Amino acid sequence: MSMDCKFESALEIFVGKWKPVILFQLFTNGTMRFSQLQKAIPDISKKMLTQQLRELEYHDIVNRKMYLQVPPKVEYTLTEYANNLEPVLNAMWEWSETHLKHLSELYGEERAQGDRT
Amino acid sequence: MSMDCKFESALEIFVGKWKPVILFQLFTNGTMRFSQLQKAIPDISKKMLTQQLRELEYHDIVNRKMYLQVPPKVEYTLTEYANNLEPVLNAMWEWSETHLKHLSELYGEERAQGDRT
DNA sequence: CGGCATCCCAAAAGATACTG
DNA sequence: CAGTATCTTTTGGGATGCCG
Repeated sequence: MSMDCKFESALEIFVGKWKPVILFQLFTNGTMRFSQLQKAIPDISKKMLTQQLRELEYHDIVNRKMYLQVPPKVEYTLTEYANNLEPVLNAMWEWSETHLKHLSELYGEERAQGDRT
Repeated sequence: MSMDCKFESALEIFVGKWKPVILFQLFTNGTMRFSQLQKAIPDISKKMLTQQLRELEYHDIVNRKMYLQVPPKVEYTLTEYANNLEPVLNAMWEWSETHLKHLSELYGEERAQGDRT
């Protein structure tokens, strides 16, 4: 097993289109309900959100707490193990800020905000 | 455009199955030829490697230098702008180390090295 | 050597409808 | 509210062959 493979398989746990965004939300807001996450991430479908949360849960990154009541209520929190991911998420956040400025410089400030076309 | 969307679109530039691994290689080794990258990342196909490199090039993360000679020689390097990604890659690397230890603790040291089954 | 073009299959993900 | 189930579409990515 090569070094890259280990690196890659460790990344699989949280990279992808949605996981960083979900994790970022949970890091920022702490405990969140399913519907809260949906609102916070409008472009994700219910199916995807469920699926991604299940995978994160499987890998001991998020905790799922279900209240047996009507209507149902499910809360998601980060596990203690997820704290190890905080530096990555922070670095990603910094990068996204930097990248946005980069785009502004390339295409002009006003475009970067309105984002037409 | 929501905050998440900006975050997400910034991530799109380098997350995915292969980009972090490619970037990690370039950060570690500096300038690399196409065939060097192929050797370093055995599981990637020529097609994928080309494709991922083109996308990284498009986003000003890697630089492609082509020598007009026979046989051809193409060298890839990171751009200056790519330095902004270094903290992310480092954090990812740290995480992968941490995660590997985590697995060792769960399943035992010897298994984590030999990795049978 | 470092690609690109084409074909093809499998996996991912969207849409919609239904449920405890 | 927080999901499943099903179906369909889109995408990812492997295999092969050709080319400058």
